[in-house]
Amino acid sequence: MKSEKISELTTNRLSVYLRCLNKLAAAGIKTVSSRALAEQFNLNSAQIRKDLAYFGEFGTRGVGYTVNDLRAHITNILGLDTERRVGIVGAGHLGTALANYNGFTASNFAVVALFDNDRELIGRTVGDAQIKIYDVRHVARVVRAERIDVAVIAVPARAAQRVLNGLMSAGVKAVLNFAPARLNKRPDVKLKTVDLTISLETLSYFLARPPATSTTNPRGLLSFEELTPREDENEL
Amino acid sequence: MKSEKISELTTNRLSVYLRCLNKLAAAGIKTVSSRALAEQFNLNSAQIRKDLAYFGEFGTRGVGYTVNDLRAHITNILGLDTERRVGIVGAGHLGTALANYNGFTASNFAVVALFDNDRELIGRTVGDAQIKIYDVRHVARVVRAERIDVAVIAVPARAAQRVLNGLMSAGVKAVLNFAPARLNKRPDVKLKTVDLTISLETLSYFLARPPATSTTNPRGLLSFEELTPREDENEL
DNA sequence: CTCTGTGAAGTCATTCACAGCG
DNA sequence: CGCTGTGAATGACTTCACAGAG
Repeated sequence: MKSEKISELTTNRLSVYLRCLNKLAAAGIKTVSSRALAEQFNLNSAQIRKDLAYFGEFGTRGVGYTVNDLRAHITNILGLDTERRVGIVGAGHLGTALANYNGFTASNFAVVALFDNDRELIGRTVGDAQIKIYDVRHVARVVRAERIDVAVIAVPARAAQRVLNGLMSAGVKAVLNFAPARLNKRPDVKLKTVDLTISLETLSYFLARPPATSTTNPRGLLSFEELTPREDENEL
Repeated sequence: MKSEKISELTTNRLSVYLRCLNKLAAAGIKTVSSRALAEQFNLNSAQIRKDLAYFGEFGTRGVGYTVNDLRAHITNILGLDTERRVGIVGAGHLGTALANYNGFTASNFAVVALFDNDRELIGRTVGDAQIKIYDVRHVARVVRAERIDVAVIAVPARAAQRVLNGLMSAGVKAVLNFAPARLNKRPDVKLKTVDLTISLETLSYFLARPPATSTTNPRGLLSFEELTPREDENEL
């Protein structure tokens, strides 16, 4: 184990590894080698070993890794053994959809508040969990009262910087931004932006300039591959 | 201009450049150098020039780029001058939120259909645009009838591979996947996955292991930076 | 002189390949 | 033996730095 700084690519992969290990555990598998893991989930075994080695020596030479131990280690590395409390700013279509999203729970996140500036929405609740919508002007107070760790920005691009500033002032250190905007942040704050515009436009690029079509199947008929996706090893 | 293959990082940035140019155009600016563009939007000027050079020589030495010309070129490169027709599979919270999302229109995308397997939902319509929800079993037919180019997967992870297979059989070549799953695809299909689980868990990692705290502001008080975000150059 | 377009240098990430532990 | 953990090799992406166009 070394004490270099860890690339976000590595932490992203740790999240993937954890998902894979959860599937293995659910299937009753007790032990796995980096090679087996790599083959089953289309990963690179050297990379798995390298990623893990940043944090410790979790394997047994000649054997591999104990599934449950490794799960526990990665869960701990990613901080998923502590519950995170989430506030969502923007109670529009996207914000409320996220408030109802179950994926949060699996990773030990709990959505505890929404915020909006629309008088009509403030005071209402969202979803079965009855999550309350607060006035966005009261972020600081609610962040404190509800002990919010993580914020989600689901407002129009033009309001995103203002909202981020408010969240940073309130002491929020981790923010997931869905607004298609490049935001300025303090260096002690972690900001991840999910930019749908960029994703869509990149897809469009691909449609406009399809890569050199393989000569083996010029008509675009269904390939073998499509008909036989490798089992449900894909259902992570 | 060379004919190498273009990295997705480059196409992502082209989308960003286009957004920046749109702002400049809206502000009435006619001409811009790579340096001016870089400084204004926190980019690297050499990278801008390199990215553009893959596709042609759009600038004038000693002057820079004509904003409107460059906009037109990038719009063309990204294929945004052709309308793309989008089908969304999964008419749950996320699917309907996306159907109502305005960001599509700006990039010349039109959502023309939703799909679900829930009897209760099939036949209903969503949003002001009255987009119809079809039976997911009829994807192939509807893709043909509605000339759908791009699909969005907004179903639970366990159903995502099945849905992708159906879409590929139906001839869809570009797919945006929101299910937290690693999917197998044919090489002639472009798949972009937006994995919220990975994003959240990476944020959690950051909270669990905050990077070496700068000694200048140990108490985490507000920094100058936070109080003075650089104008609305951020509102892309 | 300014700014583009681009080889060359530099940085960062992935993959190889093997010493050495169990 | 088989497999981990890891230096060394390769590859990918970014930034530098400058020749040459305007």
